[in-house]
Amino acid sequence: MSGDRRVRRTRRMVQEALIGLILEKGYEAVTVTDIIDRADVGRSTFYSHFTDKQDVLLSNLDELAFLRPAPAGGPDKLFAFSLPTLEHVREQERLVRALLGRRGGGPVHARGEQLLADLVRDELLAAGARASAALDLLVVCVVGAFMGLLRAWLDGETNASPAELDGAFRAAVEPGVRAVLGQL
Amino acid sequence: MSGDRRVRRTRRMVQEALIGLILEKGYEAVTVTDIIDRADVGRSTFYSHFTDKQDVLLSNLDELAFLRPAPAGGPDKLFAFSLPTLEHVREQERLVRALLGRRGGGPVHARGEQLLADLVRDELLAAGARASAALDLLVVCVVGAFMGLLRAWLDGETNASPAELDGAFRAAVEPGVRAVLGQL
DNA sequence: TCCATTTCCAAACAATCCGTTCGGTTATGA
DNA sequence: TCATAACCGAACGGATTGTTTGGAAATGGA
Repeated sequence: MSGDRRVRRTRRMVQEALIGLILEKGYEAVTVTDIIDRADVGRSTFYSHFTDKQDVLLSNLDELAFLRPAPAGGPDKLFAFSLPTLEHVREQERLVRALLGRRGGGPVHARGEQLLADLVRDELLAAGARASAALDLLVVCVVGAFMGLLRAWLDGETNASPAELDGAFRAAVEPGVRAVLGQL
Repeated sequence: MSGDRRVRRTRRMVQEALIGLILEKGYEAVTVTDIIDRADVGRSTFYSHFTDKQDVLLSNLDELAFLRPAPAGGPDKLFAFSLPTLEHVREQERLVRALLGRRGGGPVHARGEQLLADLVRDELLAAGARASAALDLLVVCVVGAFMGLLRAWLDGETNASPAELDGAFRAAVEPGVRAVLGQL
């Protein structure tokens, strides 16, 4: 294992403390003093590892790697990412809720949208779409619909299962997307 | 006109100062000191009118009343709000960008989504849908798609016209929505 | 086991921002 | 004109931030 054990421990404690605090108070309300207090870490130690509160938040960003599964979808199987993503989210509920929920910070939310947008765009291109301004608008709509669904779920506005959410997502956008793809 | 002229003037100066600052630095980065400095208003005066930075932000919320036009749509004319809303936004670009853009504050963003969700929900109910959990999920998808489109526009990611945005929105979600409505 | 190195800690620090208070000045509308 | 209401400026205590310092403690290699 690379690095000092103390370093790993400190970083993990700080990250976990922030996640817990976000779930309790929301990202904006969390203060650095709160974090180091809960993590039981010295102030100077904190600033020797992170520059910011936001830096801690973004250091968790690797955990969103599940937004990068293999495209692996043919023209007939659209939105292959949807169900696996939703199921993976259910397992990592605590972390993802803190990062992508409404209580979470705007920065990560934007990042998640970007990852998802790239994913959807690649998938539509693989399905035969041509790069164009119209395609970009379509991607924005699809991502918006999915993220809306995801946030509603993370914030407890629905208790539907991943399969049901996947079904709702597909039912809402798949017909329109297929129709648009036919015109390209 | 009701109230003191000084009161109206002060409130207007403060609101306008905040909007300008949001467009420059983003809501989170704006400080109360920034606001009173630009508005040229005394500190105590500020706090005699508003409790918060957020209070100022939310005081502009009436300007989002355009998200409440007459439903007035039959089963054949779905999403009647879309084009009028987009056109109205173009006229109020500066204000709406500050309120609903990515640089804007989360609180107003959530409020805008709520207004839009009520609107879409009413429209779908008027189109013959029955209230259900499935309908709520559909509403979330539609609102997500529209808001995604709107934010992309406000943040300059596209320079499409309101008519084109309306077309992209309809193309993406209308087929799916009509299909779902048929099953209710 | 020993020990040089790295990490951690506690305390204190200036700087910034917040929200409130106070006495005095100025504008308003009757 | 004049009583009232709004404004101003200055100052405050408190909270938060990010940095610095010197010394204690843990770590991993020799």
